Amino acid sequence: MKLSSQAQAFVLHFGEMGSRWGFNRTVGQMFALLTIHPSPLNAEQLAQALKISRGNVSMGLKELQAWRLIELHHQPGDRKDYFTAAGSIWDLARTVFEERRKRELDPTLSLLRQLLLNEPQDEQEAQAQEKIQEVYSLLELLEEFANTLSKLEHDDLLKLMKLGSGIVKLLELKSRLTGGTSSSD
Amino acid sequence: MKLSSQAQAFVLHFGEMGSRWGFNRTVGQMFALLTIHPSPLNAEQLAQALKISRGNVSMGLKELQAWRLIELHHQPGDRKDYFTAAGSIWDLARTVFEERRKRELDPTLSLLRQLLLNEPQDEQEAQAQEKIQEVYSLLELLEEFANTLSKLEHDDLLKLMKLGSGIVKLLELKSRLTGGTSSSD
DNA sequence: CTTAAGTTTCAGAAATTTCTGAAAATTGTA
DNA sequence: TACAATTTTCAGAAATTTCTGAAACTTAAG
Repeated sequence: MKLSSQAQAFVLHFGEMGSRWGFNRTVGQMFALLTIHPSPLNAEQLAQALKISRGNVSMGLKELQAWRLIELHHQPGDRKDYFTAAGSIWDLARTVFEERRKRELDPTLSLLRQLLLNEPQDEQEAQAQEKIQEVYSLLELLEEFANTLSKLEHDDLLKLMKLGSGIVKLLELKSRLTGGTSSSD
Repeated sequence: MKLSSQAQAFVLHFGEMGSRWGFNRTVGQMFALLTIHPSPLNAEQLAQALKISRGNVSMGLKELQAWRLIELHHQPGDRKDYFTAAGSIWDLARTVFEERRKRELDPTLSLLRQLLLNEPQDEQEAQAQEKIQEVYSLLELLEEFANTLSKLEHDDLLKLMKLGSGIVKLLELKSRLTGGTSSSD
């Protein structure tokens, strides 16, 4: 388990960025290592390569499994658990996207829904309620859009992402064909 | 500065979620409060409403300014600085989206670009390089797509987000008109 | 220049998160 | 069943982040 300086830099960077992506340094490093390494690795190898404790590796693997980012393999005649990144880079990105949507959007939507059930007691509360409603509508729309993107076939997603400013033309085309000139959906 | 229990819950929740959105608890709370409160607030009022120190408020305001999420106002005959959330809820969401793209994507793109300049020295490095290239291509595409979305007019963005599964039909329509049946852009 | 109102800074305290390592639990094999 | 290999747990240590509050700084006005 010697890492090339390439791999080293890649792994360390994912450790640094980890916190911005929702996990801690060592979890980020473990994920990066499992992603660039061509073959499955066991806990011992991860601990050794990243110079962290065995216990920490165990907790990190648990978290990566909760994110559904890694999968377990077994080598014949070896009782150790071996892990690889789960699927292609695209699969991984999709999974991170979905997990983050869940963690960043859902709890807020759920709270706001709750708050909107209350009847406002005075003018001030009515105004606050209005703002809350605005935030709620926006987040709900975001959530639905994120869902739509998640469900797209790889090909379609790729096409969409490559459209660039072509998107505007396509949207115009659509309203011309289906919706008159001005009204929205 | 008495908060209704509505407002209270809203503010506290944004504090909790803050860390998932890239800022700390008190910054999240300050942002939430400036968002639901109908009029501009000064540092003293924020400190008092959130029960945090004056110094902490000052640092929080600095950070919210760095995110371009709040703006400064002055009341005639009052030397204090007053703040409000910058723009509509949609403006705010757009800004958060852009800032996060910058912070979460750009540093990684920049590092990977760097790594791809090196000539691989052996088979193992060549393989790693390939993986890095895959990650890079994906993130670059993501970045461009995020850029496209950022630049869309509010109306167009809304239309796009409301399309739902209509997106697939639109993409089909497009290939039928411009690109034969299978080829991508 | 002086003063008072207001803001920012920053060293250290407090809170929170992450990490270690030894002990406990689990698992496969004989 | 016993046992050895492996994984998991978790209490406390270490590291990191956040927060406080007093001092330093800035600014407007007399």
